[in-house]
Amino acid sequence: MRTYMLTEREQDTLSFIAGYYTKQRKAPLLTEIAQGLGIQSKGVVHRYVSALEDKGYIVRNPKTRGIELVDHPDLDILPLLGRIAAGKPIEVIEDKSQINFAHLLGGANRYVLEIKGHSMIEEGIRNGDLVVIEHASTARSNQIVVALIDGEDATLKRIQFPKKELVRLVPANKTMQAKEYPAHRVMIQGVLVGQVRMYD
Amino acid sequence: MRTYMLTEREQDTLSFIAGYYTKQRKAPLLTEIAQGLGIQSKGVVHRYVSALEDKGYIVRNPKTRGIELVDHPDLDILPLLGRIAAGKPIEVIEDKSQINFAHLLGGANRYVLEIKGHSMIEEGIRNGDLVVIEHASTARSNQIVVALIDGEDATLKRIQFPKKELVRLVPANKTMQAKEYPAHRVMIQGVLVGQVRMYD
DNA sequence: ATGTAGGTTCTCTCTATGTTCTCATTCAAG
DNA sequence: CTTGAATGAGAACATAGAGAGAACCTACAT
Repeated sequence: MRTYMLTEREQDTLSFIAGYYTKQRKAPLLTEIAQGLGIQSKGVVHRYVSALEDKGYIVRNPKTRGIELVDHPDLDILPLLGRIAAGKPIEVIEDKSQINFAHLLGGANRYVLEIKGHSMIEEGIRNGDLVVIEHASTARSNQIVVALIDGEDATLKRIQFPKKELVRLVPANKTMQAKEYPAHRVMIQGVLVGQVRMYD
Repeated sequence: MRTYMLTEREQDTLSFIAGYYTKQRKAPLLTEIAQGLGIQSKGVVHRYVSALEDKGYIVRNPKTRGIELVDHPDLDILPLLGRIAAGKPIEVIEDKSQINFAHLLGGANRYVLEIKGHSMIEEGIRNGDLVVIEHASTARSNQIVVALIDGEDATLKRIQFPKKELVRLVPANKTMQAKEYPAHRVMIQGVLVGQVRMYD
């Protein structure tokens, strides 16, 4: 069904092109792709590039460095280029890592909640952020969980177990207090596994 | 009447394929299925896979990794259940939205950087977070950008244009100072469009 | 006009993977 | 006991994926 499926080496080729493009600000030559992928023959690379064009991931102009990336619904991998720190050059990561966020965050027992309010602000979780929750009824101490208190109030807090049969829920906001409850009043609904924020 | 009942091993095979899909985001090889089920012969696996196809649980392309689950529940998509706020029940969102983070964050001219350090801590961007950058050479005031100063130091900062030909880069950390530069010394490399954090 | 760089089009090859068989073993139903 | 279904091993074959490299085309600089 999905004719847009890429073979392994086609994927590699696409990743290399994307990485090269973001780093060098221009499209690579066939021979550069070949070198990047460890292929000797530019004819082989040409075949991959043609396949990517057929499948709609790139378009080509009939000239050197004529490859252009196209937004494609199945283009879901991003190159992980490096690490960035204040005042230092970007530290380039050697192995051509790729990131697929759907893969990273997805899963059968997970769902997404949108954060309202500022109770976790000091954890870097802000109003409007999306958090990925994995269904769970138990948690380890210091995990951040969705907890239901007395079957009514759901809240996202860091959880601790100071004593047997006692649960402490800790917000990450100086203006708010941690609260403790008998264990039977607190039901864990899920555990925080990821967080996503979009910027305009 | 054709039976859609699965034998035990057919069931095992289907489970393995589904599980493999969830984890690897691609179809398994026959030999991988064989290994997963403790079977020596890929011919046997082929028989199970063919049975699953006959019974309508999968379809196959005549290619390697050509198995596709029929009920194609795109595993990349997570349900957006609602909003959560401190001390209030989860506010259920009516139009049960679905989120595909790869599509939300992906794009042809984007790449990922890993954050080192704490210069954006007050924006909720922390050490170890992944940020998605869209390639750009200009930015609007107050956007967060990857900026290169004097062609050397790359840094992630909020950008402002206090005066013509003047650029101010503002960290989000009280212990650090905003700095101003003549516009020609600052090259914008990209604009922050997303941020992702993983929790254990 | 000639050389060079880069892109295009071929054919040939090798291997991993998928397909199609036959045969063997076990077990439950009749 | 016989039968048939479910399961497994493995041989033999077919084909897709992948790579090498030759030959050719085109643009362009000298």
